[in-house]
Formats: sequence, structure tokens, C-alpha cells
Amino acid sequence: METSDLKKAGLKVTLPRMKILEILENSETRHLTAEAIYRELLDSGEEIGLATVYRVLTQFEAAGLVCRLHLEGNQAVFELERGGHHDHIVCNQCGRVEEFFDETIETRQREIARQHGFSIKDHALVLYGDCDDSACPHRPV
Amino acid sequence: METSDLKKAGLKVTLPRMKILEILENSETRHLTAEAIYRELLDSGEEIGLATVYRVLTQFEAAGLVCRLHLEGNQAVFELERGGHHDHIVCNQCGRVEEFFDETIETRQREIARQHGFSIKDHALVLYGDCDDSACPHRPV
DNA sequence: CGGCTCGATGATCAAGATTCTCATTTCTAT
DNA sequence: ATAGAAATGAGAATCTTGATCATCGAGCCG
Repeated sequence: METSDLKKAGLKVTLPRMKILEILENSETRHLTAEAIYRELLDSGEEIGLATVYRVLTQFEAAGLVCRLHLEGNQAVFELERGGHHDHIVCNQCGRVEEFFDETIETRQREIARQHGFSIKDHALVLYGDCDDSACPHRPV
Repeated sequence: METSDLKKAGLKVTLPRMKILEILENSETRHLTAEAIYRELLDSGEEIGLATVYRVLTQFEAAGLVCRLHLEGNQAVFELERGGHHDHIVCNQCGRVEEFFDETIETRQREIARQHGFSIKDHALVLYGDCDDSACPHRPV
């Protein structure tokens, strides 16, 4: 379970942390802003401060439990780290986020970095487009 | 010249706008924050407000004269739109930004988007790494 | 189980980036 | 030149995120 992951990271197992993990696990979209997590906690009757949400998410990120994404908006979104690296496609209309992984792109990135004399440490790739209408509700969030 | 570009975009030709274009054109790094442009204007004796810099850059972006990049930092950087699309490599040590274009990656992106039922409109790809030491000064900015 | 110690929390404040407001100035067309 | 509209500058406002600090609770020890 996750309590062990928390302890492994040197973090006490507290209610706010459990609740936040729970929300990240059960989220439909799997990509949530700190605000969204905060509101969901308030709605379910928890007494939590927004500062705690940000603090905990930052700690989770440092512990490798969570990834922080900077999409076009001004807010970062957080997703549970499930092991595999992946990049993202975002629908401009409904905000839906899908994940993908492509070895061809990964390989080319390494080659390009090498050509430029860089040792690549990380990368951020986000595709923006419109998803097909049938599957695209009007801004669900 | 650029005055025609400004007029074409429905923007009056004013001193602040000309100066900002000039700085973007003559910049060594080609990738500047709004703050950096503002400071450069102040240093050269112009009386300009930071709000104007942001306002003008946003208008330039809407007019397609300028691109806004969101790198890892919290500030956006702006670069003159010179026609060719490209992506970026950023050095984690010195902040240097280099540009590249790779048709293989572009093609794969379109294919991936299609597989996911997205019509891709845009994308953001940034590689982060360390550039080779000899060419990497210690944080020049 | 009761208490101790230190990390965790929540409320508020603060910082940094960007945008808004509005009175004043500057273009541009006439 | 002049009127009308758009642009500017200064500062306030906003939004997201991190910091502060007094209080609280988790984990450990007896």
C-alpha cells in the first residue's frame, strides 16, 4: 500500500497525506491541479488548508510518488507516478489529458541532444489538439 | 521592416513597440523574459512601464510576431518569430537555450496524435540537460 | 496506556509573475 | 493642426505558490 511508500520517504502517515493520495488514485482524469484536490477535500468534509495540499504535493514529488506537469495553463497539474515515463496529449477543447510513450521520439531526442553537445537529463513534450467530437464533452472540469 | 508588420496587425507604431522589437532582434540569446527586456529598456534610458512590456509582448504574440515559451522556470521567455518552427534544448547549468528541428519527431507526433483521435494543433517540446563544460559559462544571465 | 518530541498542519501572510485600471499621452487620419 | 481612438505608465490587483508560526498529532518509549 501507500503507507509504506510514505514511511520509506521519511514522511509520517497522516490523514491529509492519505486523503490526497486517495484522491490521486481514484481520479477519473488522473491529472489534477492542487486547487482541484483542495476543493475535492473540502467537498468531502475534510478540514484542510490549501497550503497543506501544495506542501504535501511538493513532498510527494520529491519522494517520486507524484509528477508535476506544466501544461499551457498557469497552474501545474499533478499525477500519480505509476512507473512508466510518458508524454502527454491535451485537448484544447475539453482539457482531457491522454498519455503516450514513443520510443522513436525518445531515441531521436537523445541523438539530437548529443549532436548539440548536451547530456540530456529530462524532457517535456506536450501535444495540443482537438480530440474527436464524440468523445469530447464540453469542458468537463 | 517591422512598422508594416505592426500596422498589418492593427497595432499603432509607437516608440515602446519599436524599442521592444529592436531588443528582440538584437538580443544575443534570442530568448528573453519580459523582465529582461524591461531592464534593458530602463538601462538605455527609456521611460517604460513593466506593464507595457507585458502588454506589448502579449499583443505581439497574438499577432504572430513573437513566440512565448514556458520553460521550467516560472517566467515565460519570448523570442522573435522568424518563420521556422523549432523546439528547444535548455542547459540546466547555464540556462543557455538552443533550437533544433527534427522531421522524424514532427512526423511521429502527428502519427501519435492521429492514433489517439486528436487533430494536433501545436506542441511544446523542451529537452533539459547539461551542455559540455567548455562552452558552459556559469549562469551568464 | 500516557506522555514526549518533533514533524505536520492550518491560517495567514508573502513573494513573484502577470494582468487590470484609469488618468494621461501619443498616433493617425482628416 | 485637431479630434478621436488607441497606447502608455504607475500602481493596484490577481493568481499561484511558498514561507511563517503557533498549535496539533504521529510515533516511540516506558
